[in-house]
Parts: sequence; C-alpha cells; structure tokens
Amino acid sequence: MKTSKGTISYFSSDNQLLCQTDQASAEELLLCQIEHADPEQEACSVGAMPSDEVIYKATQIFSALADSTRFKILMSLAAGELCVCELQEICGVSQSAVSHQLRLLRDCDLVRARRVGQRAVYRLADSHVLCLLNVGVQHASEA
Amino acid sequence: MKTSKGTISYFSSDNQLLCQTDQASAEELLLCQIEHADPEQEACSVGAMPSDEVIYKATQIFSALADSTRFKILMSLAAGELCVCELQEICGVSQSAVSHQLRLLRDCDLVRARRVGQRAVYRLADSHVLCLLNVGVQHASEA
DNA sequence: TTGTAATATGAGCATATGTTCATATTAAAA
DNA sequence: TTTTAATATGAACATATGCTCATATTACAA
Repeated sequence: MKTSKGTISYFSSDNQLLCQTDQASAEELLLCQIEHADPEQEACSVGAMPSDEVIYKATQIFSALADSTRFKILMSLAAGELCVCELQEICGVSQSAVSHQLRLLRDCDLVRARRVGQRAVYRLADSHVLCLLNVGVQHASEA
Repeated sequence: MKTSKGTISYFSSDNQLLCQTDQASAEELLLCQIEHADPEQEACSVGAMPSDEVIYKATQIFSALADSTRFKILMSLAAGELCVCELQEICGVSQSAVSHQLRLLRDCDLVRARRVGQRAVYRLADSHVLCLLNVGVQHASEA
C-alpha cells in the first residue's frame, strides 16, 4: 500500500499498480500504519465465515468475472468508456451476445451505461471491479 | 502496500490486511517506490487485453470462487487445514457434494490434500486464493 | 480377514448459463 | 414520415453445473 493525498493503491507482488481508491483519509492511513506496524506478526485477515448475504454478493461478483466474454468486456472498459459495437469488435462475439452480457453486468451494478445519440456508452461502475480484474490477471499470469 | 523484511501486504480501503506475499525482494520494493512515486499521475494499471491463456486461467479462478459451497470451503481453509467431514459440517452439504467440489478445487490447484490416517486434510494451495477471497469479501461487504 | 469410518467418484437429473435467431426499441438521417 | 444504424430483449437450444444416489476405494481396527 502506498499513500498520496489520501489515495490507497494496491500493488501486486511484482510491484505493478493494481488499483487505487480514494475512500480513506490521510488520518486513517496513519492509523493503519500504526496498527499494522509488523504485518508478519498477524495472521492473514481471515475472520469468521461471512454472512449468507455477503457470501451471496461475493459469489455474484466472482460469477460476473467467470466468463470470458464478460471478462473481456470488463477488461476493455477498464481502459475507458466504450460503446456496444466497439465491445462487440473487441470481444469477437455477436451484438446480441454482448448486449445480453452487458445487461447481466448492469444488473450486478458492475457497469453503467449512458446514451450518446444512438450509441450506448458503457463504463465500469466502480474501482472494485478494476481491483479484482487486476488481481485476477496478475495471479493468472504467474502460474 | 507495506513492506517488512521483503513481504508485500495488500490492504483494503479501510485498512484491513487482505493478504501478504513474500515474492518480492527488498530491492524490487525500492524500485517500486521510485517508479510509483506519484500514483495519481498514472492510470490504473490496465494494459492490453491479456492473452487467451491468461483470460482462461483468470476466468477459471473466478469460476472456482463463484459458487457458495466452494466459497465456504475456501473461506474455511483460509483459517487453516480441515478434513472433509469438518468441511461437510461447516458448509452444510453432503459428503459427496464436498468431495466433488474439493476435486474441482484440486484440479484448479486452489487447494491441496494430504492423507492423515483415514482423513484427507485439505489446505489452500497458495496465498493468491486468500487474497482474492479477502478482496471479494471486502468488496461484497461494502456495497 | 472382516468390519467400519472416511473419502472419492461415476451416473443421472434438474437447473443454470451463454449463445443464436428473430424481433422490438431508440435515435438520427433522408 | 420512412429508412437506417445502434442497441435491447424474448424464446429456444445446447452445454455446463451442482447435487443426489449408489458404489468404489482407502486406512484402520477387531
């Protein structure tokens, strides 16, 4: 983790920047550094079994990332907004297939759309997705 | 990211320790801090579309995390080794169902088993799984 | 060896999933 | 208004998935 103006960054083990978040204040960061002064003294932060609701939400998110078409859509949107026909080109599937998957991703609130003329322009809903994508790619690249 | 004796730690936005890795040397860490001196100046580390192989591996990993039984199994093992009958109790499904899912997780190399008498004792294969689990739970808890 | 506990696995079944096809909708152009 | 481009969506279909049931295997005990 590295901080700069209140931003938290996730890095992979080979120091690639995975994602950033601005949800923590500088004070919290300071607190963090005190609490985790020696990370090796504590077990990995695995607590009790999450609630059914959290388990459901988590598996829903992982499901959304578990298909190659959706994965490509999300990876593409990670670089910036794209319309459906662009995603269709990038992912190499039919317009219908992309639209159906985009609907699924919208229902999960992983992507959001806005109209620009005839086009529907999609973007990632938040940085969480980005973080998971990057961690996933990073780990998939190592094995 | 925080370093201690060559260990890299992942933290969530509210400063929970998500996971650690020891795969980077202190020199690499130092290099990292130079390269990423101002994280906000660079876009999130989203590069080109990964290769088909990496996409396949990544979606395989996400698939494994996308089922509640497997998710519970992995979360349980995150706390330490467990045998099949213990996992059966924790997950609340049949012995056969647990065994089938464990086989799937073994095939993905997400868990590994060893024999202890009549028992088969399972553990997580590596810290990557742990990291994804924690990031997933963390994000699922926020929404 | 026989019996029992723990685990693994093949077959079958019900459901979920991802795609295609046809068609509807939306927005701009002619 | 009519036409065309872009997108959305319902239905259908093939495949994948997760479970159960029955049974096999493994390890230990009697």
